[in-house]
Amino acid sequence: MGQNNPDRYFLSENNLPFADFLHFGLSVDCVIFGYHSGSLRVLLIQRGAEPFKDSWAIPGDLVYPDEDLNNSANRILTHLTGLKNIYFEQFHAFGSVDRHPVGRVITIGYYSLVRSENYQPVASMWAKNVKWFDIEDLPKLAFDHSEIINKAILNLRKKVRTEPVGFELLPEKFTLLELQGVYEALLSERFDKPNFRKKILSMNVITPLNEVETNVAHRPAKLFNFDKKRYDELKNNEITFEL
Amino acid sequence: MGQNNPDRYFLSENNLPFADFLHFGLSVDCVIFGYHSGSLRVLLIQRGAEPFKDSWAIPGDLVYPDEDLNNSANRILTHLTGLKNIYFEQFHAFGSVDRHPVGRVITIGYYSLVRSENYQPVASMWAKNVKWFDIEDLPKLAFDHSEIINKAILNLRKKVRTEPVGFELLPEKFTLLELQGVYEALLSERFDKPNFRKKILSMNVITPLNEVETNVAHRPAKLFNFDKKRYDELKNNEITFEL
DNA sequence: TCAAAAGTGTTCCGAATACACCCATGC
DNA sequence: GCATGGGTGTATTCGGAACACTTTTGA
Repeated sequence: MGQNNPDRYFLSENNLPFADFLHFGLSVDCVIFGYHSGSLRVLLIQRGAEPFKDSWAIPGDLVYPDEDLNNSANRILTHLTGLKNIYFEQFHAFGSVDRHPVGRVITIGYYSLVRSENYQPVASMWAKNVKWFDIEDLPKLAFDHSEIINKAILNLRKKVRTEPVGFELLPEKFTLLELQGVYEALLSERFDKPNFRKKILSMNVITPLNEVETNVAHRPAKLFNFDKKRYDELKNNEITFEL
Repeated sequence: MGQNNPDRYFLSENNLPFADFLHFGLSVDCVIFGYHSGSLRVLLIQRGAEPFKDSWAIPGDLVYPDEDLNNSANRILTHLTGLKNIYFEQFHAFGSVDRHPVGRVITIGYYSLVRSENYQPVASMWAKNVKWFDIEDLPKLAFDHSEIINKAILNLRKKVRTEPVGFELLPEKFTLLELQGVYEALLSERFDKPNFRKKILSMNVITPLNEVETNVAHRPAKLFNFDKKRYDELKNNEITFEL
């Protein structure tokens, strides 16, 4: 790098030396979705430092110089939740000139789906507070984070219609009505129970277990799990997952 | 900015001053799609400078410090094609540590759809050569541009099933069989002519004109155009465009 | 025995499919 | 007239929507 005049490495027609373009900050922000009793939630942190001190924000961090974007997202998620193998996906880059008060910082937006029962998010040195918020009832957010969440929700809603990501929000073993609840929350749409059941089962990607719910004041529901192997087989045969 | 120790503006737990993170380059790359007689094409440039001199690449440029991402994409497209109001859309950020030989450069990928009859792309100072390539027959590409194109194609294929973007690849006035050709090329799938016709017309977003083809050695086809206003109305009533 | 949710079956309707067929033009 | 693609109609099949009904548990 440096001043060896490598301008026009790109299309650029002004003759700035290459190093003069290395003025951008880069961060990754993660919209973490969870599901709890009928509604979709987002995990937010309360910032412990300026700018936007005390504001609620989605968790994120600057990308390290030797770190790929996905690694960065994974690091943030693991750090915050302590969980490994979380489902996450990049969905959009946000780069408005004035989106960050301190300098030109581009952020790469990821969304992530977690089984929210699995852990308790905890506050730490960089966040005074960590809390789940219903997506229908979000506080005012730092930076352009409202925009980021809105875009994440739109992307997730599209995703969920073509790929079986709903399972990521449930425990390993779940009932069909729980699954229906997840889809209803994701799509803000009600489904007919018998029809939802038939449709899901006809896709052949969830398998019944020899187990049922316990301690419920009604007929206990059979438990199922998602058969990822089977799904991958079907996908290769060009079968789609539409809801 | 500078050395006023504004670390932990983000989650970062190492105590680097903020300015030390401003080490990233940022570029925008545009995958420009066109359609010609049954096949989908991509517009590539042949690089006139190192690195990857003489290699084929997708057009792109470094983002200016005071320029939003979409503006940057628009600038590149207008510059290259001379056309205004081109359809384009951001689809993915590429940021592997080693994707650029000169430094850490993140690129934001856009794809764009153009009516390829409208203009002749021309070579210029930054590109020795500009040429359309069939997507089934691409040359070896600079940087990670093959990966970028592949991802663009996947994204476009998803998009085209839920939003009426196929029209962007055709002239204002088109025949139904031309439209069918576009969709067949986009989805690499054959459609039944009468059924395609019925389905498209039942969506009420294309309107017949009082014009027909001329100088064809068969019954001349009626011309249609896309009714964007009508589409927006329908979209607000939550009607989807599925093919 | 009653409430509550699990789970099944059946009917109806509309949309997608598969095809057969006719029409207009240039040569 | 005939080749070529434009354009229409219909019978069949399949999947989704609506909804009535039975089953199993705890209290």
